[in-house]
Formats: sequence, C-alpha cells, structure tokens
Amino acid sequence: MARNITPRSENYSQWYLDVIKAAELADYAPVRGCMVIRPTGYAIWEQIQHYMDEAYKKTGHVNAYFPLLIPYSFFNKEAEHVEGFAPEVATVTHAGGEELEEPYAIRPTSETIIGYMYSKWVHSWRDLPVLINQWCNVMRWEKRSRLFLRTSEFLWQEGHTAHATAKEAQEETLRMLEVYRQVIEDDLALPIICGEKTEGERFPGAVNTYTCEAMMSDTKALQAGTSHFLGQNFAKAFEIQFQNREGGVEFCWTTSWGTSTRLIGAVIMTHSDDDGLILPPRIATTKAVIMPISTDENYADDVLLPRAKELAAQLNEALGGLHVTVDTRFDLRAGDRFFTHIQKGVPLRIELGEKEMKSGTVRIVRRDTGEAVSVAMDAVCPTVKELLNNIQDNLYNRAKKFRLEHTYKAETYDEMKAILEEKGGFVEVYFGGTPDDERRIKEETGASPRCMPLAEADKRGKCIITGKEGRLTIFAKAY
RNA sequence: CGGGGCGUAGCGCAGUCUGGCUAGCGCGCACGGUUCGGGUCCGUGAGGUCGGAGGUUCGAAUCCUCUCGCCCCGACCA
Repeated sequence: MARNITPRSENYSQWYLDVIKAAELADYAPVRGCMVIRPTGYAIWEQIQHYMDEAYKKTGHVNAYFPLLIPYSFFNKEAEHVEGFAPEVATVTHAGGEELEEPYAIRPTSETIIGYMYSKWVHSWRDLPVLINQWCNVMRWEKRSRLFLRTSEFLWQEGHTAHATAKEAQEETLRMLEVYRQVIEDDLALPIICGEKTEGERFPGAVNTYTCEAMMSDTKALQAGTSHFLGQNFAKAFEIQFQNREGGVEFCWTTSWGTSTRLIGAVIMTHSDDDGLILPPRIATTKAVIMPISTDENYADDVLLPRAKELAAQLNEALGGLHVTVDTRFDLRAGDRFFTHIQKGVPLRIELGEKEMKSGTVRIVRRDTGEAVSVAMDAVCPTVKELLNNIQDNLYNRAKKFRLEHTYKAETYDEMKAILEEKGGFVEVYFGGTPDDERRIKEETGASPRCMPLAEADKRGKCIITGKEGRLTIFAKAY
C-alpha cells in the first residue's frame, strides 16, 4: 500500500498514478501500453455496465458479440475510416505457424465487420431498425499511454444501429448521447457538456459526431463518450440495403456510439483528492464500511462485532444489496484501518466503539468532506441513505462549480490564447473555421475545439479566426 | 515518430561524472515490545545475479558498444 500520495498541485500525472495505485485499481502490464484492471477497478466498470444495460432495456437495444479479428481489407472499403484508423491498427500476420494470405486487423472499432454482418441480415424495411450493442475490448496502438485514459487495449461498449431513414438515425444518435449524459452525470457524478464535434474532430467516416466533454481537476478536457451519425457512408461501403414499402431498394442510415473504461479515469481525475480516490456512491460497490474499534479483543469480538454485523445486515437490507462491509482487522491500528478505506474512496465510514455503544450511537464520517456526525443507532439506515445521496450530489455540484469557475469567454483569438496560456480551462468562443484552422490553433495554443454545445446550438457570432459567422465553440487542452 | 530523462530490494531513491572495503538509505514487509478514535515509537530481521548481452581492465552498478523496457513533453487518439 502506498503510504503517501503526491499532492495534486505538485505533479498532476504522478498524483493520478498514486491514486490509482493506492486504491489498487490498476497496474501496468508487461505489454507495451497495456494495463491490468484489478478487482477494485473492475468493480467500477461493472457498475457502469450495469447502468448502461439498464438504459438499453428502456431504449430497446440488445447485446451481441462480433469477432476480435477483422479482415484488413474491410477497412479499405470506407476511405476516411481507413485513413483515420490505419496508423493505430495492430495486425495479425501469422497464425498456425504460417504467414496468413490476408492479414487480420485487431479491431480498433467494429463498424466494418458489423456493417458486413448487417448487410447479410437486413433485406426488408421490416428488418429495421437494428439496435445492437457489444461489450468488448479493442486495440489502438497509440504512441503514448496513460492508465484508463489511453491504453493500447481497452474495454468499452460500442453500439451500432441501422435505420430506414436519416431522421431516425439522427434521432438515435442524439438519444444515445442523452443516455450517456444520464449515466455520466447521474451515476458517475461527472458534469458534462454535450455538443457537436467540429469537422476536424469528427469520427473517421462519420457525417456528424456528438460528444460528452468533461473537465478534469487540472482544468483539461476529457471526452467521456461519443455518438456518431454515419449517414449512408458505411451502408454504401458494406452494401447494407433494404427494400422499402414501395418495393424500391435503399441504403440504410447507420449510427455508432461508444464509452470506455476511460470513464473510470474521468471519475478518478474529477473527484479524488490528496488522500486518494473518492467514489460517487452510485458506482461504489462498497458504499459504507463499518469499523468496530477497540483495543480490547474480547470486547471487540463479543460485543462490537455482533453489533456491527447486525448493523451491516440492516443497512444492506435498506440499501438493497451487499454494499456495507465490516472491517474486522483488529490487528491493525485504527488509523491504518481508516486510511485503507479512505484511499479506496469508500463513501462512508461508520465507527463503532465503546463510546458509541454506551451512548447508543455510531459516528459516521463522509469521504468527500471529512465531516463526521453522531447518529442514534435506530436512525442509521435513513441517515446513511441520505448521506449517500448528499455525497453523490455534492461531488457533482462541486465538479460543476469547478468547471464553471474555469470556463471563460473570449472575443478574439489573442484573448483566447492569453486565457489558455495564463489560466487554462475551457474557453467559449465563436468559431466557423476549417479543419486547417483547427490544426493551426492546436499547434499554436495546444488547445482543440472540444465541442459546440447543443444547449446553445443556435447562438451565432463573429468567428475568432475568419471574422465571419461562427458557432459557439469550446476550446481547451484535452487528454 | 521527434525532443528530454530513467532502469540499483515490493515501492521511492543515493552511489555512476573521477572504476576499488562485504552495494547503501527511506518507506513497506516479517518478528518482538510499546502504542491504539486520522498514518505511534523503539528494536531485530528477511529481501539484490545493480534491465539484458558483449567489450575494456588486476578489478565494472560506475567506462565503451549493442539491445530491451519505461517515464515526461510534443504529434496521434476513446
């Protein structure tokens, strides 16, 4: 167990790594750019999967699975797609001791092979829409890696849908963006800005790309999820066609959308402090830990432990799941026991010692603020429920406050440059430039257009580059 | 792939420039005592083929060559 964590203000990258290691979330694997997700980290992923799958039940999506290996030639069928992904695709050239006639790509994303399969499955307007999601791993050979944020291999979900009309597909694209918003904001307590990507930031092969942008606690941006309207690009490349009601043949309109284990990185970078991880209650598998405290072994075993177990059972009943555990490590000192849970981000610590037994109370300490309250034994369940809700809200609110405090407006390019250099954060400007302009800005400032917020999609103003009409756009340095 | 830096105990490092006792230190770990409500204090101990290969030398963690890997900044990206 790491004893000390580098302060966030001192070295942000190191702090981030320390939090991950101290909370035992992940570790480096002996494979370039790859990570091992440890049980504690994977538990968070399972929570995210749970909430996403719950959402799919409402939206009518179903899970399926497609192969890890994709014939490389599939990528060549969509010009922009191959151009965008070729540099980071890993390929399999040998198998069974022989060189393969055609190499396989290890999927960096599955539009191609799923498009191929959809072309076999879709024939009639009655077959539409196809609403499929897959939970899987993908591989992108990035130049640089960072645990959870960017690793060569990562876990994600990718949804792929096919529709009869452009309107339906566009609606689907935004519907899924909204699903992401709900899970990310309500369950992960990450305030985000939903918006449209500029042309230069679009998914390779997409007509339009939407995104959920979050601000990390160093004021840099992180894309937390994306949803793409693919138009008929992939349908034409893979001949996904259907006969309409009138008997004519049409190409489908498709969408794709994804979120990854990067969300875990976003949770870490948004909520944690210098003591370690802070988990929003809704994604914490252990929501509270009960700590019987006594130096008297007999008292601990005979009096405290039974009471603690009883309390845990009551709480688990009230919370509807196995969310409360009892820390029985009496061989460690109280401070050491506290810190293991603090570092792992357990939202509540419930202390039960001789003092509490006498007064018929427990002491409840919340991880997000460190505040402690004494609560009568029979009021524990409602108080814990309430505190968990408070913590969930507080984490969201304080992250949102932080983002607002680090969001600026600029009228001119020079103004934006000055803000990015001096303060960092998000800068709202009007922008109507080309991908070349975006590239230039990135080179000169290190910042890229994060998105054009949907909430203010109608706003128009003078573009900081061209001087012509532009849309409200957020620029920021990003992960 | 460009620019910088680093591989010495589980983790973090010193030692390398200027080759030389038995390769050190802090944390962690094990054991004993002492403490015990936010990281007690003291003692004892285990743990290393100094990233790998080759070379120079009486002698290499230290110098030379090659190689593998990692980190940071950039470009690329969920």
